[in-house]
Amino acid sequence: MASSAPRSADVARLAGVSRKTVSRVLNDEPYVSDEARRRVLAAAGELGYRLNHAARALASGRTRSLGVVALGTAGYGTASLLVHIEQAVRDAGYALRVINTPDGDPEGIAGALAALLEQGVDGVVVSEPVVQGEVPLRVDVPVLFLGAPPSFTATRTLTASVAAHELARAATEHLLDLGHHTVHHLAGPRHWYATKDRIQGWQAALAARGAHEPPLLNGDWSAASGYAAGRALASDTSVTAVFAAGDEMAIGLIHALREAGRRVPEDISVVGFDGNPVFAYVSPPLTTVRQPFAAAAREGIRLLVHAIEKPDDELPQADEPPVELVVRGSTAPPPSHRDRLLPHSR
Amino acid sequence: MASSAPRSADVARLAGVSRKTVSRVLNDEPYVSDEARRRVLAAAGELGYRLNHAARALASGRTRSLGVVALGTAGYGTASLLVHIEQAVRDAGYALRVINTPDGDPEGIAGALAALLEQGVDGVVVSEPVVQGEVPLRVDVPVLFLGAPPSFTATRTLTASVAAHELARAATEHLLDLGHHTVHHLAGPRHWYATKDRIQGWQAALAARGAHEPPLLNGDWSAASGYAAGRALASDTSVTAVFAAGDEMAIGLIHALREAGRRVPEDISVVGFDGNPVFAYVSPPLTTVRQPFAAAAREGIRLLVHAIEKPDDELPQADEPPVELVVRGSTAPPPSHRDRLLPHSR
DNA sequence: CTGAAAGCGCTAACAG
DNA sequence: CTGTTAGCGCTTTCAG
Repeated sequence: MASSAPRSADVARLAGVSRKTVSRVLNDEPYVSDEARRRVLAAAGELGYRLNHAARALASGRTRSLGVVALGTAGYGTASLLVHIEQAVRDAGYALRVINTPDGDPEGIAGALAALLEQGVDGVVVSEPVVQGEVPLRVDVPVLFLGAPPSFTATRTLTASVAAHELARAATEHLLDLGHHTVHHLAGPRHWYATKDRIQGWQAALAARGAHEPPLLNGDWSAASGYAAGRALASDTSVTAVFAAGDEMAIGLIHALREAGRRVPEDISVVGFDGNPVFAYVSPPLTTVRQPFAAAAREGIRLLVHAIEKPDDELPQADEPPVELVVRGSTAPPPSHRDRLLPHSR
Repeated sequence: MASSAPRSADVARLAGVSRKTVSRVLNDEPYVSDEARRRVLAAAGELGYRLNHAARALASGRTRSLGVVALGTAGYGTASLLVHIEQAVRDAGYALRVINTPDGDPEGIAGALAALLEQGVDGVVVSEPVVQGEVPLRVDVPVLFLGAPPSFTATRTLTASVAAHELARAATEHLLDLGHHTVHHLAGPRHWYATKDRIQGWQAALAARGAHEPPLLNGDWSAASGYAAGRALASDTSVTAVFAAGDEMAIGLIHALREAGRRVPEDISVVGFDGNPVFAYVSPPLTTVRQPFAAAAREGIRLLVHAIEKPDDELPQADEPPVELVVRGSTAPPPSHRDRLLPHSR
């Protein structure tokens, strides 16, 4: 009949030590005899003692929690990122608080940050930042932006790369290497940093080869928006290659193109972005670039935890995440290029 | 130069009231004059006051946080559920703590629960429960199981339906209605409750029509596992209809079938499970059943919050989530059935 | 409707 | 290596 949850005083009594010694053991502090440590651990186990995080936070001023401002979509990209962030946070010995912000709400992320700060977190990661003006907000903990320049004034703002620029560039170059004269780009919503990065990577690849930069196509990450873009594009036979900023948009795009009678990859090549493994099993299997979600989350959290625990140290060097192009069946040389290899070509 | 964060005493001083009155205003308690309320709010705003949740939790014994034990996969189903849980939790005025448990770890969910309890939560939701023995664990807060019978001994264990049984049944009946003599089932990992529910719904539909129950096919939710099952199945021409327990498995299955020269839906019909909208844009567009993630999360959180805030009340009635079949292009009548309608048939 | 006093369970600082 | 003394910032009594 447990009357109520055991407290550190109960553990101390049973172990025959002071409360402070219990505290030391529980926090892995030095200067505790092995004997005392052993007795405390045994007593805690016996009582089923569970430390009260609220009391610890109040007394120490540190919560051992991290907050993440995420995106509230079930898309493969955002979901993957969240999963890997959670794992990295847990591995670092922190608890995780999550708040989603619906896309398109410019005030959203500021509000989410404020809520997280009030709930009590030692640091925050903004998972998929959108573009917005400087938000006036007193933020006294380090904030990590995954894949975007900082737009808040915080004690310490950090940024970890998600390699979007390099990946977009690799995707575009793959198409150029195949012989396409230029590559169209189906972009995401303009106010996302993820969109900007990909556009810039695409532009850089085009510029490096002296290729003409065609007008941008616009989507919203959904397959439906890719489909719409595809319908608009299908009649333009000069288009031979498209780099879509997301796998799902690529899938919608291909569907529209084929409905309109254009073959993929024979007439038009399409490359996606993200690396969702399911799209290896559609026709044609989607060529894409794999986002380094795990590496980005791990590196980012490492930076954040460092900034929290050793605020005066130099920040450690962040490893650049790997760039991985996954070539499958949705890309091929352009028709003109192929004709040259056939017998009936002039 | 803010020396340090303002406290409720600072607000009280500025508003010319006691700390208790500030507390009353912040907690929406009655018996505060409108005048006092207004002054407190103004003072809080002016100072940029942020309530300290740790102190509140320590003093009140309530954290206003809910914990969720989730699954750590980026699949559409689990990700959707998490997104909707987060929203429901936020709408209910609670903060959310998340811990993922890698699939297949039987101790995982017990450990996650213990960690959540230590971090401080007023209730827990176990999002995608797996089958396991009774876990001995002192859990003194209500626990909600989404789509599974309770397997922990908690003060109060709740269950909210995700309608998996009904959806599986609807998927199977759709195939039977089309004229298929029986329906094969590609199931998920056996230790998931989600797998069990779907199997039972499928069996119920078969039994109700007196259809023969073929042996189960096994997958692990991934498209790759669906592909493997499809290769094994392709040579058996007696198979005309398959209900897959997940959209991605269905996609892999269809891919293997087509590679082996079997047409979908002409030779074999396939229905998926989940309702990921992207699969409306593949060939053939996938017939599937839509899981009521939003409704299940909303109802479940409502139950959980009720159990926390009014522990002595009767639990409110849970609405049954809707059953939605999405018929697209991957299902059709079986070959035998179709022949009967053609001119050259006898 | 309002306030004063007394902790919630832990860690910080300091002294042994 | 160990213990003592004070709080952390809020909410809870219970009196006005």
